[in-house]
Amino acid sequence: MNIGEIAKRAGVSRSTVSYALSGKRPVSTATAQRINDVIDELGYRPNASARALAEGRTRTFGLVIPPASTRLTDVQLAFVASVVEAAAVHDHDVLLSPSGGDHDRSFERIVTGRRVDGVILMEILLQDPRVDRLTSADLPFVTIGHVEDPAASWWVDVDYAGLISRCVRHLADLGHQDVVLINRSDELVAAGYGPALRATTAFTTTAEECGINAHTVCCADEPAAGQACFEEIGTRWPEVTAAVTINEAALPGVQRALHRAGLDVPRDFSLTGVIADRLAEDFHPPLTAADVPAVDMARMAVDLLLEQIGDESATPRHRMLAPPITLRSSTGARRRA
Amino acid sequence: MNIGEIAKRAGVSRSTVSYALSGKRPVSTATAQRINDVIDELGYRPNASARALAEGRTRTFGLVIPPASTRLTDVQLAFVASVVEAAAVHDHDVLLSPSGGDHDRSFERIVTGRRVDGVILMEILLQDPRVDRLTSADLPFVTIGHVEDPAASWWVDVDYAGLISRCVRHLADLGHQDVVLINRSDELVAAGYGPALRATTAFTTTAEECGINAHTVCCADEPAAGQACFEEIGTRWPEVTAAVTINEAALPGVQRALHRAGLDVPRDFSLTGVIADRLAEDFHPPLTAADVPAVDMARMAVDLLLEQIGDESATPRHRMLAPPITLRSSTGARRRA
DNA sequence: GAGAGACGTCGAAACGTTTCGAAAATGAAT
DNA sequence: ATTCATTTTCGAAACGTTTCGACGTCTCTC
Repeated sequence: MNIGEIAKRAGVSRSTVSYALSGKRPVSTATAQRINDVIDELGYRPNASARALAEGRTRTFGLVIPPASTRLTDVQLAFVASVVEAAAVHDHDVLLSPSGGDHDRSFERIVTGRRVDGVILMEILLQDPRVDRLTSADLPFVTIGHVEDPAASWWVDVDYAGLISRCVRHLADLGHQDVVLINRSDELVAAGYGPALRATTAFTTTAEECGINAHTVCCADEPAAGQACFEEIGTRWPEVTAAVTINEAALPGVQRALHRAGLDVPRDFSLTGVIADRLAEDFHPPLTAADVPAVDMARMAVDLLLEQIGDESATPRHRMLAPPITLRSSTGARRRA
Repeated sequence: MNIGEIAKRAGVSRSTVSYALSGKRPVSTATAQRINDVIDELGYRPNASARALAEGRTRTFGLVIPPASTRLTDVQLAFVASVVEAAAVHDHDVLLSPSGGDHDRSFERIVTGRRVDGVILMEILLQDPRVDRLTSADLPFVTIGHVEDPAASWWVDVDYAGLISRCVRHLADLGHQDVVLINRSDELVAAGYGPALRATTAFTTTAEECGINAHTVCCADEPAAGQACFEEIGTRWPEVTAAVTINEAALPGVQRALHRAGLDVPRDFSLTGVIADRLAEDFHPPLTAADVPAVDMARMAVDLLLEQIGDESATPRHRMLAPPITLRSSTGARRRA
């Protein structure tokens, strides 16, 4: 059941079969027909490993996801699914590698064994060892989020700063005077997670520009933390009437805390931020939020990766996405004293 | 940077390097040392494609997930992550293939190109074309959930019937007289999705045994549907005081509907079912539920797959898991009229 | 000191493709 | 009929491993 078998039965050489299959050189219609008949009859498909060896490419991407221990958020999940789909459009497969900051086995196996043609890195830090590893291994990669020197590498990112800024202005326009940012975890911020840092900066700067008071709080990626966090906000800064968040995972807890405090959204309290659209829509009430365009990001990441693989000497390109803020019903004019 | 280069620098033949690496034949400690030094110096790692070609195995599993269009539930997501992790323990990688019932390109590419050593199939139907495809392709596979003839194939499953049965008894013990099963979608039931069918049967049978009234309703895998569904229950069977569900995705909507109807859980209404533990714990109040052991299932699936790959003529084995029901605070004695 | 048994190493073949250069077949033009 | 250009096909090399049989080279034993 290999190409030689097909060649024998069709009475041609192996190379002719190969050309008939790939179309890289013309083959007479008569022979092509004969070859195709045999192939259909035997259900032949070229062996992927042999092809990869000969071609020097695997038609496979590596997708580095956060380690299994950390629960994936809705955005992340949607992104993974979208990457697989986008890759499939180009007849590529996706190899998953859960990896934290240091090089674990799975990551090394993918990078070093020439198992993939390129890598998509999720959740990168401003200084990320995996980026260095990929660079030194000379393996094409695209990051989701950018590293310190934006011009030096290929990436797709969401303009967190711009979005958070617009969220703050939106709240200021509604008359809110005291707002809080519910950020992601302490650890991520400490590790230099870009979106968390940019969100913080944009948040405080914009609040200052608007002349309103800004507080910031970090919160682990889980509902329980969201609840604790929001309760803490209530006691520390009771004057706060609106929150902006980039921490999806904490939302159920925030909602619970709001409910427990007897606060109605948006009457007593406004809530907005950067949230996966499905989550924002399923919230009660639906959240006014910047919908993270996971599908678009995945498609762009795949496109950039293919471009880079096609021409390794190409100068790095990147895409910064600024999704619109969708007005739903979680923000309203300030009412609370 | 291939094995020949290492051999040359270490002054040995390629085969010796190979043996030093694999340990399949003894190599003198002196040469082994020399070879390892060269390898460390050059950072050499064998090319995965070449190795796969020579060995006839790829050290990769295929994981067939529901298509990207369908939103993955928490259980499914946890399972995917756990499979990747379990595979990594055995130095294997995981190739993702989103696939519906028919053979799409991605699935075919994986099956037929000998890209993987074996496949794990999620969300299978009682009669699933993909199972037939894998069987005819003679590729080892393990299904999550079983097909019509349980003895004929390798699988890992959760004893939905037993669990649902225990949920019903639990509710009956608490005095509930009228209960409802919130099943998964119509389409899945119609397509012959095992868990949904077994849950239905077990639910009605057990209710009968306990002498209580049972109703069943199908619900799409999304919060909005859950809400609509629960509202319908309220109008059609107002006497119902407890629900059992296997539809995680609908839960947020159910919760919203409960809240809107002014029903307190567990005072006015009891809620239980088969739910991912993280979701059950994050619910408000935490749900009494059978926690789907995603991590264990993933590990078992990988173990079974490896066993099968190791001995292709082995007789099919399977594991039926019956996780304990964790009593949290969403079920209580019947109070409502 | 010759034969046997370990042990360590080597060379060659195999895995199943792709691809390159060249050869053969075809057809048209002289 | 011969040449030339074009189309079609072929054979061989290459990709980077693993693995098998065989070939030294020791050491031990009688």
